[in-house]
Amino acid sequence: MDVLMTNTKDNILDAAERLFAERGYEATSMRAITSAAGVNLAAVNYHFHSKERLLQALFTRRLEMLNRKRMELMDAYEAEYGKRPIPIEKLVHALIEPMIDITGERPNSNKAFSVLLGRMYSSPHSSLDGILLSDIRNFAERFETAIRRSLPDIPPEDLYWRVFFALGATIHSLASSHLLQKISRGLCNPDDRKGAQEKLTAFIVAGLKTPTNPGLMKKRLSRTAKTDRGK
Amino acid sequence: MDVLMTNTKDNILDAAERLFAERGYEATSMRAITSAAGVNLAAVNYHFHSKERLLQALFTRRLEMLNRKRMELMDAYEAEYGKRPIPIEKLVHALIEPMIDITGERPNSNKAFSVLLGRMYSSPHSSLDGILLSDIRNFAERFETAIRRSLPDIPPEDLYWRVFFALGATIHSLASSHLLQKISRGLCNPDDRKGAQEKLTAFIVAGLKTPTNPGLMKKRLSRTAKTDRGK
DNA sequence: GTCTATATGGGGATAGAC
DNA sequence: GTCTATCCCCATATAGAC
Repeated sequence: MDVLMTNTKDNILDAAERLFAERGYEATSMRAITSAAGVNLAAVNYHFHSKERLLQALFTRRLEMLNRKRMELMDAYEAEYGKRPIPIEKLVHALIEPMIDITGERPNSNKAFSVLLGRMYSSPHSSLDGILLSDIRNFAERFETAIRRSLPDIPPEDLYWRVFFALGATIHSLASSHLLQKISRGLCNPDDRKGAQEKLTAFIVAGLKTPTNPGLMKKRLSRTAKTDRGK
Repeated sequence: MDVLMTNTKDNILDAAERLFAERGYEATSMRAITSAAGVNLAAVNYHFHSKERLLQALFTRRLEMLNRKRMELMDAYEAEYGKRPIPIEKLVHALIEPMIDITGERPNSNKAFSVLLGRMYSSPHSSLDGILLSDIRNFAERFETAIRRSLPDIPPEDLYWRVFFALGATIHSLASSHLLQKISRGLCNPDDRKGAQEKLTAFIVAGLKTPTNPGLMKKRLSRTAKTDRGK
């Protein structure tokens, strides 16, 4: 905790972030991390006590950045729109843009964490559930209030599901876009972050806005459901 | 390969499927698998040669079922609509329903594989990429042709991206719905498969259908983009 | 704070009896 | 086909010198 503290800790965090994203948590050894970070094997246990707490420290670091960026965007939008509903496009931007653009001190470390985030969301028994939930709680409540005001005709339960689907599409596009490139035979370029984000935003906005069908929707649901939303 | 063959192999596959889904591949030991399956430790290497090939065998088994179900649905829809475009709802159904409803010989084994599938899609360096891609290739080409005919105004690249987002939302809802239950404080019930599938379908259909904005879409894209879709 | 050396345990895989 | 016993390696974590 010195003011001129050596950056051993950060070196370890950066290396671990990259390797966990590439190989997964279990498949990455402490030796691989310390070797990549250029530090001694024992340094990890000295600074972080254990491998698991290294992972937690790593996530806490990024999730605080993520949360802060989201909050800043919400601040700006609420200042801009006051008591009027914030457009869905803006809300979606506050939700997903910070996930896509997590920039770190080191170049390209953001991509590593994006992939890692996708990995970790798919790991039910991880010790990170608590961290994922608690670090996001503040934003989640604020976002919930805002989106309910912007989409008053969508029932709250459906809103939760839809935001959940939106996050799934986002995480998947962060974590597995290499598959898209293969399956599209190169037509889609995952490295075009901005283009992908625009397409993703359009997809999500449409999904969030679509009117709900109150009753059974088994038969021919779309052709006739052209009732325009209020607002 | 006897006709009255012992079900040791299937016991191992079922146990491995469940444990891989719960704990992840790396974190699951051969000893845990054989113990859960009630077979001897050496049986895995005898029947599957290695842990990795056990995983591959497990995926091949399920993906063949998945592919077959998708193909059957496409058969039915193509027979029903002939040369006319198949409605998007139907195409989405053929895409996601088999992923949600992978039923196995044993009860609840389907849920395990759903989670595992979500896990594995997020693992870039997995030895499963080839299996995931090749087993799906036939369906993918057929689906691609069909959706282009049903959504002729969406550029092929955008279609790829949107189907990719749709799969992301689906996989995420399979793999991480436990988080949704927590964050919604019980309002959303992930065990209601049919309800979730309806909401997911509505979300995806809207996202697939939404018109593309050819130029820059930076400023105020939604309020004015009320141009009714063709079709 | 950083290093070397090592304790301690569990992992995948296999040999060889039955 | 199934079992026991074991090989051999690599993992995390720590003790203790510097």
